[in-house]
Amino acid sequence: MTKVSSDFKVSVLQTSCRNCSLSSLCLPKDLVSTEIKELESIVSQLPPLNKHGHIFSQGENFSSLYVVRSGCVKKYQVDAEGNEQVNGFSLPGELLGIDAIGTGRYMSSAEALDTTSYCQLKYSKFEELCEKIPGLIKHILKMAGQELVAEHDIHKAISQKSIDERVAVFFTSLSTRLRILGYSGSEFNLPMSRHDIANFLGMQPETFSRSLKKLITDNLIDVNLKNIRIKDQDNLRLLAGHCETCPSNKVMNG
Amino acid sequence: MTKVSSDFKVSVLQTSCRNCSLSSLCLPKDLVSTEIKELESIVSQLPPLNKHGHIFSQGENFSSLYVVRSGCVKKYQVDAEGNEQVNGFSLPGELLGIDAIGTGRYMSSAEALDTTSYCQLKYSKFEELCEKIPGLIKHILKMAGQELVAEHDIHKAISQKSIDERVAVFFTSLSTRLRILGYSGSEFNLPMSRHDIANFLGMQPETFSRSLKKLITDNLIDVNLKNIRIKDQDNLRLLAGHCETCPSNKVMNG
DNA sequence: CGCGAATTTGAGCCGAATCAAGCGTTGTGG
DNA sequence: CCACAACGCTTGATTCGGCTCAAATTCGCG
Repeated sequence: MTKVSSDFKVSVLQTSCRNCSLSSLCLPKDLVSTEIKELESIVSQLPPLNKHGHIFSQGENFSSLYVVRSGCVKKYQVDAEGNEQVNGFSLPGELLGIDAIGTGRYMSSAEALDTTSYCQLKYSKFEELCEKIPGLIKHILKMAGQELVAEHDIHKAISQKSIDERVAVFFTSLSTRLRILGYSGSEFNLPMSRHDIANFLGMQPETFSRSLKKLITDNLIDVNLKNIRIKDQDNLRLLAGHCETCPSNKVMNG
Repeated sequence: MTKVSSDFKVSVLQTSCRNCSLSSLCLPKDLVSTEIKELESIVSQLPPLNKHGHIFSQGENFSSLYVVRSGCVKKYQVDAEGNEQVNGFSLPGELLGIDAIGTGRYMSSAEALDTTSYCQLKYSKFEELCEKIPGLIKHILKMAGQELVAEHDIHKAISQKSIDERVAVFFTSLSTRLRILGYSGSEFNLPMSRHDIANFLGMQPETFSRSLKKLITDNLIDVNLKNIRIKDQDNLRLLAGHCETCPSNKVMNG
């Protein structure tokens, strides 16, 4: 069903932020009706992307911020030697493009992993609006802050945690984010490839595969291709936040 | 000379942003005089900190953003098990506390590695000012963006690069930042311990020490305790931006 | 000068990368 | 509808880089 396709005619839909199920994530609280109207006027909903479609690509001139509405987006960079680094995966309600404001160019690419819809915020207009709507500044800084916190978490995980712990971090973190969006946190489908997850977590795909096997053996999760079922939230979270000195790890490894 | 000390009487200095050598880093361009005045009115320069003094600590209530004026600041987090993760080092002109805006609490601690002076921006007042001074929003988002880019860089380095490459990344990056501040990029003193650098770069202190030795042997740098002299910028940068498939690495290792 | 902390050095081991098949799934064309 | 090709994923065997543990050395500081 990757057929949203070429006969999708309306190129730009004017968005109703009011009725959007994501408004609690996208919008600051306590906006009055006129403010929402103003905000809506600078938000455009672009036609959905199919798998592998790009919201923007590394190096392009910066003009807009984007918010994911549905689907899942892979953020990645490719260096001079052609090596890819996956910076993260964005779910509905998450903001894309902040790191481009300073440089004037998108520093990473944002690629749909599935059919993905999203909203565009022309940055020049957004800036004007910040001066009008109190709380909008705080809101965007909040989202920037969340991104920084997430980066610190992954930095720590790759820096200090074992392979299995990193994989546990990934699943618990994804589980939490999905639950916040109203989806099941205990069973979900991975829109991204094993390759991309492994890259994000700083390991080889083979190693990720072996770690999956281990978590299955330890009765923490079940895996069926892209489908993940978390069987033991508690111990998975324990593993995710874990250091070597804690005895439970020994138990599991033994 | 760690004696800025207790008899430093003036508790809060009103700052002159105009005359500050960092203004090009701290302030948006093209501010008119009245705008600078308004900005100065919300900026306080607090008494300098000695080594090990904290600008803020993880978990404290968020109230202000801070800008480093001189010295060097270590950003770090400590988890439930007491493990420390060094998130980075802040040099003059750099902003601290952005990640606290969303959560209302400082997510990390900011500790002076040396005698360090800094400015405080009361966040509530800052927000008001954003609505008045066009360009201030862009400026802070720019700084947030820079922080995100830096996080992606370190994520990639720890994820994909070898030990020696990571150390080269650290020195070249530090060199560049110091040069921008007007210091020498080819010779400098490290204000932070080996332990902290190793932690930041996702390795053990022993491993960092061995890597230093290797870079010295390869004639890329000279090290004298805290003093670092970069002898071969070009090849150090080559190593920093490097992957295994590139032949020059083989040359150096062989 | 002497103590404690930080750093370096050494030896041995282990976890994860690499290399190489094998398997299963998906998509395509006959 | 089935055969086949292509790709993504898993599994196995081997290697090696970096960690661990332990000790020596140097540095910073009273």
